[in-house]
Amino acid sequence: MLDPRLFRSDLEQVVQQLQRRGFQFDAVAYQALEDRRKGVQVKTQELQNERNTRSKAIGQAKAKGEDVQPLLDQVADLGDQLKAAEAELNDIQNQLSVLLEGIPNILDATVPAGKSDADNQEVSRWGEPRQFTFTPKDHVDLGEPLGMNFELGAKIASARFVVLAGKLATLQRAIIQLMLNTHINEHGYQETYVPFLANADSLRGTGQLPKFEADLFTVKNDPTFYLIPTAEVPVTNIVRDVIVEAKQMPLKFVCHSPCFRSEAGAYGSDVRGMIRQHQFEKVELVQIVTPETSAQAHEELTAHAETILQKLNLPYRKVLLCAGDTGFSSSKTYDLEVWLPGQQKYREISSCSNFKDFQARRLQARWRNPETGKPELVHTLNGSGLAAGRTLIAVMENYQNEDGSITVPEALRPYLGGIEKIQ
RNA sequence: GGAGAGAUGGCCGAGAGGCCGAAGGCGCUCCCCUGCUAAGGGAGUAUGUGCCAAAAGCGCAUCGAGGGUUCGAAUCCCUCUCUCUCCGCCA
Repeated sequence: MLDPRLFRSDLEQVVQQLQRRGFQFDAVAYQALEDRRKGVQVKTQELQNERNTRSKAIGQAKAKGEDVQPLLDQVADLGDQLKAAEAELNDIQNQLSVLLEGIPNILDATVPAGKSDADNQEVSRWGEPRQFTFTPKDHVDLGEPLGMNFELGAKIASARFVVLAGKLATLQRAIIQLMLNTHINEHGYQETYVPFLANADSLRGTGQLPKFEADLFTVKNDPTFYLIPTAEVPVTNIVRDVIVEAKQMPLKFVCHSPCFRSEAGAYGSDVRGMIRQHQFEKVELVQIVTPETSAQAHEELTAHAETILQKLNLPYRKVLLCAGDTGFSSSKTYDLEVWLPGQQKYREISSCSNFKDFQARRLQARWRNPETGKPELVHTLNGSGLAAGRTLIAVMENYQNEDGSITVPEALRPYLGGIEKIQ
């Protein structure tokens, strides 16, 4: 959520900034609603003040043993007026918050213009795509003989689910272990274990609700639960309604979790294989930082994710998302795209975002600034470090041999009992 | 799942319709005194939000959440959530 005060003080600027995303903000309708809000709120508060004052007078008169009937007569119709004003104000504020919750974050000044992923800006490349002496297979063809079974996934649940058996399942677990250990031991993150179902308040806090409910799986329950689409949701909500002491900052959490996405609107895309599943494993990095350090933290967090790709010796590129491709809650996002020989393409394997105070305002996540002594909104960041399912694919495709076996990357061997090859 | 108890500021805890945004204690911050490892005295110490460019100021809201009764609710009523104790079930 954006700062409502920003809308009041600099509406024109906000409209322009949102336009960079292609988001048309109806400033006229907003202004009309805001004008009503101001009028009704002031009136309501005046009525409340009057009620409080008069009630106090009644109490004092009664204590002195005076006749309070005349005073009671004076406030006879105050209650109804107040009730009506409060109801109207409540209605207006609901409308306003619906409006505000549907508005995306303001983009960072460094985000390039553009409409789609075609306009994203490549920042750097690391590693050289391997030259194969044979035609490389994709992970589906490689995986099926090794225990990757999509029919079973469909039987047990539906399309877009998979069953991994044997060494492939172990390989994915090894990948997760490497990621966790690296981020904990080398990058200073604290490991967390969290609920994989979250309530509506939590989803609202990180920005998935109310706008993106269709992307979530819901659990029939009262109240409704949602399967987490990413560990970002439960982990970032650790600081919801919290005032963090300055000496505890920055908070750095790493969390392995399954992620569940309905992939509504993704029909027909990436239907083959494990690229786009309803359930996948991910290791997520979350940082809660002070505002002036968030840009720096964003670079660092992205580098932490890159470390994993480097340890696995997987070629990748780092891309700065353009205005039109940057997610709703983010002000700036780097994607890491890994080289997939089976597709002859770089594909997203990590997305690292600086949300600045956008999530923090929804979450009321704050820190106490020692300079002012006041609670101020924190900045939140997160990034995949990395998506484990896609990392599995990348390892399989990049490390495949002509006979269909897969060489285990050096960095993973300690987690696989030292074996060098999966076949 | 059943029965009972509870939820008040950073923490403990009083509060039982008006004098309560809330006693007292602890903690913390600042000042004073004292001087030797500890003590004494004083002041301050919630959050959100409206009017305002901002500050100041003046309001409004908040005692788990939501609703109700009342001129007036931390206090009375209803619903829900969470915590604790006991029983049952269970990885």
